[in-house]
Amino acid sequence: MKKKATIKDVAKYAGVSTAAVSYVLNGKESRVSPDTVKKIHEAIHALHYIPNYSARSLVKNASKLVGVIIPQTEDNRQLILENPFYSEMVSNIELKLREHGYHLILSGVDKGSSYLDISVQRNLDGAIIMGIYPEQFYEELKQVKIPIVLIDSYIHDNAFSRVGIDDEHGGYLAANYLIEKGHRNIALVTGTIRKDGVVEKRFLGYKRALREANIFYNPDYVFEQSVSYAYGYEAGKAIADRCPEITAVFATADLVALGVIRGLKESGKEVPEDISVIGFDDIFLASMFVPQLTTVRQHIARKGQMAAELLLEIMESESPEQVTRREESIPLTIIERQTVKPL
Amino acid sequence: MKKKATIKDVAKYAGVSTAAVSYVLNGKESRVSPDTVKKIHEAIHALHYIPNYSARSLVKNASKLVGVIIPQTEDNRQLILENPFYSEMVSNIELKLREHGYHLILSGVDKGSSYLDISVQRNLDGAIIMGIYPEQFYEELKQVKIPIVLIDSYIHDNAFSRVGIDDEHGGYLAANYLIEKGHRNIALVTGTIRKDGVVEKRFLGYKRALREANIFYNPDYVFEQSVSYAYGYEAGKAIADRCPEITAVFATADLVALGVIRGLKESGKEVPEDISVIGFDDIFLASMFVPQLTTVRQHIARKGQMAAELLLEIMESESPEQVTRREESIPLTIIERQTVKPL
DNA sequence: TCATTTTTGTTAAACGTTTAATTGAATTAT
DNA sequence: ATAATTCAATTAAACGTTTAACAAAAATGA
Repeated sequence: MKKKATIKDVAKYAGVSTAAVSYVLNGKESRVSPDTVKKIHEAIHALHYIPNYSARSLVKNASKLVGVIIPQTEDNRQLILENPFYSEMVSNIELKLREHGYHLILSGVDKGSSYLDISVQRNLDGAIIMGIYPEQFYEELKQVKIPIVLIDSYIHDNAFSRVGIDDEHGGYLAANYLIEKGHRNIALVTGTIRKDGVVEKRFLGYKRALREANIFYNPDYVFEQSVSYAYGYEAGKAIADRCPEITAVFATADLVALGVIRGLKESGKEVPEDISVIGFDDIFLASMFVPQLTTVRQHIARKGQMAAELLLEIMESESPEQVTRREESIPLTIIERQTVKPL
Repeated sequence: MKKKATIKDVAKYAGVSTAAVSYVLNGKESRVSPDTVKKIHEAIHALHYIPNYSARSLVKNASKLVGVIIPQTEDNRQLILENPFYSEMVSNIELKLREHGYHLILSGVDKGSSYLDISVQRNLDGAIIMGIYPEQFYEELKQVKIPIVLIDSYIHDNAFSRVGIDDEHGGYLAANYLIEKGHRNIALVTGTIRKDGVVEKRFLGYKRALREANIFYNPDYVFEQSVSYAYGYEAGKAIADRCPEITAVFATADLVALGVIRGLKESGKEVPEDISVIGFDDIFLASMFVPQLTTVRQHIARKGQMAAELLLEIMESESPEQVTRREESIPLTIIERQTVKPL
């Protein structure tokens, strides 16, 4: 079995030193005469030479590898890409990174092993971290000193760049929309409310909208557990069965909203006839669904692209340690569709 | 800024040679006295030492890295995870691989750069390839001599293991189901029919079902372009607008089926009242949708898991070159829901 | 007791790159 | 004609591991 060609093979074939080969490989062709450059290119081609990134990574201390981290729920069993929201972001991130010669390591993160491991093991050049994690996680993250872009978190730390949206505003928008349509008993269905997480902010926005409308905030109306279709379904049934006075629900993710609608329906409540629902995200499902989901749109693809761009910018700057952390915010709009009925 | 601890630091701290450290790191503790093992563990812990996989990869010629390759459509712009079918498989693959200490590089594959590149550059231990590619792609693939599992392709080659389903049977099942319900003018909406691809087989099954029922196969009834919601939508409109005699459509992917339904609806045809639709895959959307999609179910999660397991088995066997290629097939069932109406 | 085997440890080469330092030749300047 | 500079190429160390080969000490067997 033929072994893979190494830089030495190329050097020998071309009749030059490995250094020469390395120079042309790294675009420092000025170090080498045009003649030799040509010979080397021929050799590379003839031997089907492809550089070994592990070796390169060792000496350059740069791997051209980026980690993309997606949270997993408590039980550690939720599929990392269950929510199409993540799929869309990851797809866009992968595309952009690939265009710039980076590869992407996709990983969920489980409670046991720290994120640190993968980052150090693989000598990542950077990472994009989605969602929110225990505080200690970020402490570790800081230790590794690589460019990091946080998506959807409110961890303010000079060590991290962030891209996100104004979630408080989004929560406000959603709740306020329902209120304007005449609803007053508005449930909130959401994932666990964690400090510095998007859900917390949306929750705050929801409460502000209520307050401004002089609606008493009722803690019994918040259903807080996990961002999943299954939980939405559960909550939907609970609402239909136990809270007949509720006329509208705000789900902090479309995926959850769809579950809610299903749960409601199964307990005999039609949307929007009997009860209104508004979601958040505007995943592409939202418009496919029947009834089409009214929701707060964020530009998901753009979010992924921006995260990738931001990371690239830092990674490729001269001294990544010193580039000022940036924070990008994507605009938000209410998309009126079919799941909210004026009261 | 503190540098990362290396094995040398650990060795020095523990007062032993790097070899000793390496032995305990690699589970060869029998090479080392219990006393020293303890000292080394303490040193590792004290210094927060984490091994560098690039270096390890270099000498062991094994990277603990697996490539997961997803096809991109012609235009090279389709999101690799647009189809939740892929998301679900990838999620399951990632989980299983992570449990076994592997990391996953997720990549679309564009026309320009060959798959070979990433595989050699990164010294992948194995790869899972989804879907179907130009013939030359597989030739390259064979050159790299790493364990490969093909998902959803009919490339018969001793170099590859495969997991898939009986797509011809699936196509037959779907078409036959419609026929049994009394339909005779049945459209097929599908991605490009490529040799050795799943779509080709499903198409064959579709034709067999027609033949057995003595229905004339009409090429005008096959709408063949791409596996996307957008194309389904397009085809749905075309069918409604230009082929009023069609009473049922078989879409070879749920994602496409949902697009079809939407297109139909927008051209004034209701499903299933005016026209029936059956899909393929049973993505989780299928049951969430209204009307709930009748479809041919394959166990997607299981498919991902099996691919991962198969790959692990080969990668971890003594001599991967010699392990007999295996082919796994996942069973298929029709899931009757709400989008098919008897005629 | 001494030869043998086992245990525990170390040394150093190897993996495939990059790159600073060096060298010698060719060119330019004086 | 010679000194100074530029150009083109090479050498060799370094990156962080693993592991074969070796060595010394301890345990075992006769």
